[in-house]
Amino acid sequence: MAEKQIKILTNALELFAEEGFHGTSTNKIAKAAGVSEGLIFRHFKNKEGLLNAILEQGQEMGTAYFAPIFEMTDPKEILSAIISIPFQIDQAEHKFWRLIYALKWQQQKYNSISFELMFEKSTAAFAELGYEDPKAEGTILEMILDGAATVILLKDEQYDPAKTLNALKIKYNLD
Amino acid sequence: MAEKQIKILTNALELFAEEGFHGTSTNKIAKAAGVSEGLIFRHFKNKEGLLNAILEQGQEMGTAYFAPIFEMTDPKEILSAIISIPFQIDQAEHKFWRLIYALKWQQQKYNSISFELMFEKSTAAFAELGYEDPKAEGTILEMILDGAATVILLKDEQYDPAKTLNALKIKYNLD
DNA sequence: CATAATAATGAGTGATTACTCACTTACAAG
DNA sequence: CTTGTAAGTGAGTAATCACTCATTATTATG
Repeated sequence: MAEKQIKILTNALELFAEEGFHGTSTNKIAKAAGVSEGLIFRHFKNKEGLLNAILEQGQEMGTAYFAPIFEMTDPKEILSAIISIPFQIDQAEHKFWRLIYALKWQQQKYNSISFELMFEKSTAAFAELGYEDPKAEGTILEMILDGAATVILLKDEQYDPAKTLNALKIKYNLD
Repeated sequence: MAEKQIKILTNALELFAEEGFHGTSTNKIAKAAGVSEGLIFRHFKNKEGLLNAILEQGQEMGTAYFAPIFEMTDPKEILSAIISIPFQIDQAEHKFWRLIYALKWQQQKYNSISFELMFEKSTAAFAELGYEDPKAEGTILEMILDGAATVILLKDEQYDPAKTLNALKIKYNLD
């Protein structure tokens, strides 16, 4: 991939994540990337193509998170791994996840990245551990993870991630 | 308030919630409301003024949710009431809350509606009930509520609200 | 009915939008 | 050196954007 192509992707990700897809003009992206506006359309066909390229690039990252969990068999290990996911988001991935979470409020089309298989896995783990209503537990876990990601992505400074994760693990007897 | 003014507010809320602030043109709002485009600017000065009017109108609704909780003194009653909040969102309020939650990903400016006092209240309640790390518990509760609202607002059909709320109350010994 | 104030219109504004295209540059292979 | 291919430019385009304004319709009050 050409150097300037990467610059476009990087700057577009940052701007889309911070100011939204519709709130970011291709002109602004080109200027931020130090590139002619025409180049965006040469490489990505149109603005939506640029967004899709960003999403595809990030998809690999997403599966890297999930893949090891599907190999696991011990229910406690599974739940512990799932709960830890949002607390592992680091600086490099921050912008991408923020884009993902912002997008799902706007276009159902981008509600794609599938956490669903993971929640089926968690429901099975809850069942194996003898929880009374494993499906409801799965839903609650989904809520917690979604909420945790939101707090982490939007107000990083105002809480103590280690303590929070620890309290969560205690709540599920995973410590 | 004039009839057409209400039509503008209603339709703008719906469009902003579904397609985002920047994704919705004033022309589209005017057509949806069956009104001339100029009228929007006569009543609300500019597009941002229209958004603010929608937010102000909804703010009262928000305080209606929270006000009774601040009167409560029994910690279990407090936590039970806080946990129930997102499960009480009905059809009429759905669009408004969806707008609120979508907005906070786009403009930090609109991260305003203050849940903070409520989480201080919950932290105090956890402390009174003898929880080991009340602050971490407060953060977790914040995450759960945020995640619950997200699930309720975005994928209403795919879960059983009564069962989920019940499982949550059991988790906190509030049933 | 007269008058004033407000509600509402719709054509028009410059700026910005996503996108095109003719053109130039860089570079690798024969 | 030539030639083909991909990378990159930047001026240009029609459409759309938020917003204005002169004008007309409606309503309330004395």
